[in-house]
Formats: sequence, structure tokens, C-alpha cells
Amino acid sequence: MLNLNGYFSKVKEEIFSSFKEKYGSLEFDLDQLKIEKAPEKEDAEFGIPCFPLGRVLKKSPVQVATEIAEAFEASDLIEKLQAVGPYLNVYINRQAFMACVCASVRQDKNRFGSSFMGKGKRVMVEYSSPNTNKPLHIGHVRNNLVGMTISRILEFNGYEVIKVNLINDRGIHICKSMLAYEKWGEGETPESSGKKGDHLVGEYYVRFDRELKKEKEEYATKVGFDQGTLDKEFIRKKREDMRQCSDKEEKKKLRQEISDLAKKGEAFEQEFLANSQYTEEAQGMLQKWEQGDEDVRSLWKKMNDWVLAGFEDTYAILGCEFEKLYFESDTYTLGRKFVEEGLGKGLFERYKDGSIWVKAEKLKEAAPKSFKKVQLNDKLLLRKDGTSVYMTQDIGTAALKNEDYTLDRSLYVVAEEQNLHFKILFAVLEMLGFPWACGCEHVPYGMVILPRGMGKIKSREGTAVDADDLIQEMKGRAEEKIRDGEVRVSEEQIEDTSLKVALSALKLFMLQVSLDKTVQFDPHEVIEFYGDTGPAILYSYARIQGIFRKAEILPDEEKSIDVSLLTTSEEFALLQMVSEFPDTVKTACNYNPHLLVSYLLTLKKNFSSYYGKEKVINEDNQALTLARLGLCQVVAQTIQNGLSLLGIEVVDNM
RNA sequence: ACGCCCAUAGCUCAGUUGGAUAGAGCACCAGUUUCCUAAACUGGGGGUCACAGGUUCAAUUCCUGUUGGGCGUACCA
Repeated sequence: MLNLNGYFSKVKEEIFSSFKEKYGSLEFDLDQLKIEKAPEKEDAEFGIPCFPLGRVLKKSPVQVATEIAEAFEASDLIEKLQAVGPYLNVYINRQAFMACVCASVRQDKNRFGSSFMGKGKRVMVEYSSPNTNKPLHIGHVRNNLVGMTISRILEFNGYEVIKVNLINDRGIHICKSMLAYEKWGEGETPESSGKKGDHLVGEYYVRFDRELKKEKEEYATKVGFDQGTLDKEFIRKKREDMRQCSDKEEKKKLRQEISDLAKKGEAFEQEFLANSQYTEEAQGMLQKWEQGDEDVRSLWKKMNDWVLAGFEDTYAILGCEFEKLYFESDTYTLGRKFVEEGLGKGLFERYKDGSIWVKAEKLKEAAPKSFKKVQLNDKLLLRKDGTSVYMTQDIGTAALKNEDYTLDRSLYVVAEEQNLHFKILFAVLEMLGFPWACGCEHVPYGMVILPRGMGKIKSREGTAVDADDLIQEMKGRAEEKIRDGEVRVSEEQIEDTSLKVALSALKLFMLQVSLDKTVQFDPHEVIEFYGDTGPAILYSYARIQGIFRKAEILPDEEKSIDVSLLTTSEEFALLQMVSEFPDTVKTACNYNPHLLVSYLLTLKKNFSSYYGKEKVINEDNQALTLARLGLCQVVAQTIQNGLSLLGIEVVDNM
């Protein structure tokens, strides 16, 4: 039996051999011919546009189509070809095709759709990269899901994937929550309070910000500064006014006004920070941390462990896994050596104050394509006191990654706001002559933002939607829905099923949007369970399982499905859809997980239509029942394979 | 100011290297449960693919410009 891949190549070959004879030898790449699904108004199953052929033969595509159709003789696979304008409609032998699809799925099972594209190649995927001062929010959820899904898709395509997480466990933001805990914590622990570790620490991060604001108000009063005009609401309203203003002059004036206010605000902010007691204390704590002060280090260790334990729970629920964790506290000084080496080789430059920089021109030379139109500034690589910046750390970590593993590719799943940073990083790695530098790749995705007027997602200001809370809220709703009406899920299963349903909704919601789009998330609106959603796909799967439970016998795995009994157009459409799965997986592999989502939604839609129209179990006709049960198995397997790439587990009942 | 990304139905989004009549879901209207799970299905209305040019036999898709939005241009990470 032909497998799917073989089927399509054979179809192409058959079409070609017939016209190759006609035109004699001709230079034409078979891949240029696309076998597309024919539009619905056509009776044919597939269609081939003849424009590329026409170009090569220097004939009109209409003529080419006609000539090929005339020359073609029917075969086992193809019944006939028909020219419709510049298109060649392909009427296939449906049974041969359907048998081939079914056999492919039944043979490959949970590997159906996989490929060997990446065989022998090892790729590292860095994702998540959280700060250890606050719990994960909806923005991190997008990163985690994208990173995890890309990893799974790569693995399915034969790559060896190493998932890593770079934990940002060091820096002033960490010290802020530490300081707040020291001041106001009164020895609270996750155990004593019953709070999840990351949430507990997050509360102190928020607390620091609140106290800092208080201090700022007091300072403003002391120096007689009116903060009222710097109020966010006030500026936001002004901005809204400006947007709506149609008069150009007026608009300009408003813009100037806003910009002045912003400048004024910034100046005051600077002045305040320079005089802020809390800020000074936090800075002091960071210095002590860097000096290895025992007390500070032990507090840091304690709180970080709390947070990491909390993250572990969230990762486990989301289905995120890592082969290795890198900690910034271990890696942040690693890059220094390379920066100094680069300086020695004359790649970088030392400024008078002692700091080390890479010149913009040098970067442009190293990666002319990346910076073609970019107005680039020199980039700091090492501070004058020899301490590291973000870039230093990333150089070191990249080198460490390639010391730990031999990598063909190294991906960074990080939000698009860091596009420039990674362009520079990769150019610097290139300059330093690392042979693996060209394997580095940034996989950017759009941020999750709040609706207009709600500002930015900020944990410390309470505008973030907490990941754990969101999942729990959704799980509660899922359970409610399961218990509503006829309950099919056993009491022991309800907890597990509710969580799976909730996660399917969350994951599909996030992953259905292409990576280049910003996702707007309104915290006041819930993620739905109806329509084009994860639960709707799980529901289709559960319905199929319901059929299997009810069926008296299931198809014999050894025997092939009698596809000659599957005569409805819905049945053909379903198998045609199934046949597209392997290609969908391949295109998804190019950082397009959303294509997999829309594929699964279409498959679900096809199945639901079929389910509504035909009955699978037919008491009077066992042969037909078995054939349809076989079809259902094939569809269920495809749904399961697709969902598993998205990290979604199926349920048998819901 | 400059650079990058985005703009498709009232709303949220698909549309895989340019190809046949631009598709879903939500919302709205009208239907479908003696029949394998109604978290479903069937039908209906709803589009100048932001705008203006250009390239092409063919443009939602590629190029240029304009407008609107997001992000970036830190000795923050």
C-alpha cells in the first residue's frame, strides 16, 4: 500500500509522464507544480494551476491545460484530467486515495504526520526566561506555550530538541522584593501563609512599589512639587483628546504639551530616585549581593527557591519542560572574558572611562543585512567598573550553551520588543568568530497587551492577569459546565477533565494567533469554551470515543478499512482533510503553530458536520458500521496527534 | 526623528512561498434533540482586504508613499 507521500508523488509523476512524452525533454522542476484542493464548485478533487508550465513552454496556460488533459490516459489513481481555463482539474480514483489515507494513519498511529526533516540535527530552544520576583502572568503564558509548541513540532519533525530556561534571578528588581520582605515580611513563609512561593514573593514586589510611591508623594509634598499634572489618567485623557483632535495646529499644541509633561515628570522622577531612601537601600542590597554578603545571599537563596518551586507547579500544569535551567546568577559574569578577548583582537573599543563598546560601524560590517536601514548606536558591552550588562551575560550564556551541547541551531523564544537586542547579540557572536553563531535565531512573537486605556501589563501595579488564577478560574467554569445537565464524567475524573478542558481553551486561544500579531487580552472577558475553541475540539474527540464505547465490535487492526462503503461527500472530505495533516505539520515547523490550530478547527468542523448528518453505528449493516468506525479512528488519531503538538491532552468524556 | 512589526465582516482572528467566487468563530436572525455527547449542526444577513500609486496575464499577498496602532533606538533585564 502506498503511503501518503508516495501517493502524491505518484499522482504528479503520472500526470507528468503523459505530457513529457508529448513535449519531449524539458527542464521543469516537479516541485513547481502545486496540487491544490479544487474549489468547491468543481467536481474534481484536486486542481493544478498551469501558469508555471505555460511560462516554461512559452504557451498560454489554457492551451497547456487542454493539451495535457487530452493526452492523459486514465490510471489506477487518476480517472481523468479536465482543463478548466488555465487549471487542470484532477479527478482521482477516490477509493484508492481514501484507502491510502486510512492505511497511512493506521500504520503510523501517533507518529502520523511526523517527518525526518530534522534527522540528525540538534536544536536548542530557550524559552520562558522568567524573573524570580513575581508570579507568571498572561504574557509569560504566551511565551511558554509558543516555546513548548515549537519544541514539540520540531521534535515531531525529527529534530533532537533541547529545551532550556534562563532564569533571571539577579538584579535590582529581585532586591526590591527582598528588601520589602525584610522590612515588612515578619518572617512569613509559603508554609506559614499557605501561599504559593512565587505569589508570596510577588506580593512583596508589589509592596515595595507601593511604599516607593508613598515615599514619592511625601517627597513631592516636601519639595512642593505638584504631581497632579503627571497623573497617568490625566495624561491618558490628554492623549485621547489629541487623537480625536482634527485641527492640525491644535493637535500639535497638545502633542507638545504632553511631551513637556512627560519631560517634567521624568526630571522629577530622576530627582526623586536620587533622593529616595528605599531606592538607595535596594541598590545597597544589590551591591552586597554582588560582594557575596552572607545574609543577603541567604535571603536571596531562600526567596528564589520559593519562587522557583512556585514556577515548577505552573510549568507542570502548563506542560512546560526543560532539559536544563541556566541561572543568570551563574552566567552573568561569563561574557567578560570574551569581551576582553574581542578588545584584544581590536573588534571592540575601550572608551576613556574604561568601559568597553562595540562600534556601530563594526556591527554593520559584521551583519550588513540585519542593520541595513537601522540607525545604530554604539553598544555597551562592559561597564567601566568591569561589571556585566545584559549583552555581556548573553554572550557568555550563548558560549556556555555551545560548550554544554553541540548545536546545529539555537533558538531564542523572546518577545519582539527585543528584536534589536538579538540582532546585535548575534552580530557580536559573529564578530567573535564563534562557528556556531550562524545557528542562532531569535523567534519573536507579539506581546500580550491590555485593551486601549488600560495601560500596560504590570505585575507590580496589579494590571497583570495571573497565570495560576486564570487557569483556576477557567477550571472552575469547566467543572461547572461538566456538571451541568447529564454528567458523563466520573467523580474521580472530574478534577482532571476540568483542568484538561480549561487548558485546551487557554492554549488554543493563545496559539491560534500568528506569532507576529499582538494579542489583546481583556481581563474582564473570559476565554470562551464555545465555537472555535479547544474544548470544541476535545468535544469532537470525546464524541468519537463515545461511539467506540457504544459499538459492539471495533475494526480489526489487521484488516484494512473497506473504503468502498464510505461513499458520502462528508466522508471523502474528512479523509482529504486528514491527508493534509503532514503538510500542515511541516509548515507549522517554520514557527507557524497557528496553522496547526486552524487546521484542527477545520477538521473538527468537518467531523461535526459528518456526525450531525450520518450515523456511524448502523445495526442493520455491520460492514458499513465497521468502515465508519475505521474512519472515526483515523480522524480521532489525527486530532490527537495535532492536539498533542499543541500540548493539549484529549479526554474520553466531557 | 529614525527603524522594525501590524491593519481582512460590528468584534476576535485564519488565509502556508502571487492564482479559480476572500474563510471561520463570536454577536444578530431563522431552524435542528423519541436518533452514537446540542461545548454540536443547518440556513441567512454582514467585505472598497486601511488609503493612494506601481510591478504582473493575475495582488489581500510583492514594491513605494500616506494614515492609524504596537514596539524599539538604556551603563534596565
